[in-house]
Amino acid sequence: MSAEDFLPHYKRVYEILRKHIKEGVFSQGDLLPSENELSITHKVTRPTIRKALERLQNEGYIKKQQGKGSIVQGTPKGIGILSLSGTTSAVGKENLVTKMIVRPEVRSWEEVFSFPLSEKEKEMGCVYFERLRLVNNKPVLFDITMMPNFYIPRFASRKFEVKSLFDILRKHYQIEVKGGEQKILAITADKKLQSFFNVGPGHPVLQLNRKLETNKVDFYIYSQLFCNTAEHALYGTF
Amino acid sequence: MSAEDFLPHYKRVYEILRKHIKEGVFSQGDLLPSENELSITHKVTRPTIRKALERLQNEGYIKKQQGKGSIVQGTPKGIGILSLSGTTSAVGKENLVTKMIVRPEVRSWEEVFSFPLSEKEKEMGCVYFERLRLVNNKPVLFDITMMPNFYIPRFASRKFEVKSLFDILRKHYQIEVKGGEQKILAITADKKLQSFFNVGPGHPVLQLNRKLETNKVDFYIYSQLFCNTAEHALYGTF
DNA sequence: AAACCCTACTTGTATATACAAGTTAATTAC
DNA sequence: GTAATTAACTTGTATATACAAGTAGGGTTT
Repeated sequence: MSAEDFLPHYKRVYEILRKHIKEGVFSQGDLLPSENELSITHKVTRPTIRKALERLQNEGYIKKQQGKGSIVQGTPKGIGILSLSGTTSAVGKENLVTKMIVRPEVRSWEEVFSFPLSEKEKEMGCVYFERLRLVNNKPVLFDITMMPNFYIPRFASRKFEVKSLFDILRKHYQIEVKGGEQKILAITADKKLQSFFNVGPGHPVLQLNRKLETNKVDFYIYSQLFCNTAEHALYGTF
Repeated sequence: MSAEDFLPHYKRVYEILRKHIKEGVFSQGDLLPSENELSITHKVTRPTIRKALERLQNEGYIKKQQGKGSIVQGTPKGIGILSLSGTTSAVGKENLVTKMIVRPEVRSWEEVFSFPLSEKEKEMGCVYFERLRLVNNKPVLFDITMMPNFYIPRFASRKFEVKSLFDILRKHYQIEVKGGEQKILAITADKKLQSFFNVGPGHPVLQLNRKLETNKVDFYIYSQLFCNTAEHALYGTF
């Protein structure tokens, strides 16, 4: 008996449709089955279907048009997720490599990129790690991540260079990013960044300090990113 | 007879509650009246109230807690809105001055910061303007905005140095930002930016190319911002 | 072939009702 | 005074039903 069997009906339908869109059962531009059809298929009432569709719409999977239907938009990037885009095209996954500079380890909290910590967070302990991303073997992005050592048993033993942090959190811990805040600056590379990015002094580097809010109470993800955007801009949706 | 009289019930209730929160009738940490109380007050049913509250929750005005109530979070920054934050505190409005470099004028579309334009957008014509923002009399942010010359009659005659572009769009044209995408880079100041920000060559400058989606079909706001973040980071939520 | 009309579909809005699950405050027992 | 229990509140989930408003497609008329 899977976890889905314990979900409220509207969440179960939402997850099924979301999965279908992610897996390409429905493609961008397609119309989902109508609310009446879904109601019959999933053996729930139309208001329950509408609640599921509303979630999909809010997250960017579909757009609803009165009188026409629910139009599939494809899989949205996901709120808060950043990617690298070239000056003309996006970077394919196959050209992106992740190196762990510091593997995930449990530490006590340090200063979190000038965001305040609550008492609850301070009590939880912290998972800390550093990553360097390379495009075509060229380092372009360095980031430090801290998040509470809570809700995420055995996180440090997972291998996730090839997987998105967010995918792992969602799949294994049912943790999803719901929003966040960020501070963005342009700085010049200090010695550490100069060595990471192989650039000279005075080279401009993008810095983002971010605090991501999730669906779990008191579980915020703090990260600080540095990006050499000479060849690839940082791209995000919101 | 105000426009609110022609809104669906749930939107009317949503607008009233949102206004109450913005105006401080409810403060951060307060509980809103219960769903049953609101149902009686506004003479609609509880599902209609719940639909209004769900919108407020989605936009960050409230957080709902089962068994407890709807907790006011205050007025969220608004999706897509950026502000300047000092290294230690946010910039008060009184220290921020806006200068129009180019007043809003109707032009034909130019290239919009490497975002593609649809045929519909091309047909609409474009409103274009440039602004420079100063903090404590120091220029820190320069931005170029283009949006369709549609839905916004007599926009160019409005004075909005002291008002937020988004506030004007919302109040006078019922246009709201719903989300968007952005490309972020760190560059060095070219001659134009050097003169705007009074900085030397090689000074790092933040650049953001943004495309904001609104509630109006085919109405996207394109903007390109340059920011000297030496003293003030750019701050946003999402 | 094009325009118009009508029907059947779609989503949008709303009411009514019921029960589940969480929180808080009042009451009772010790 | 404290702890436990209970009642009354809250939001969460769901069904059922009805009508409004928008879109698409087929048929008819010109």
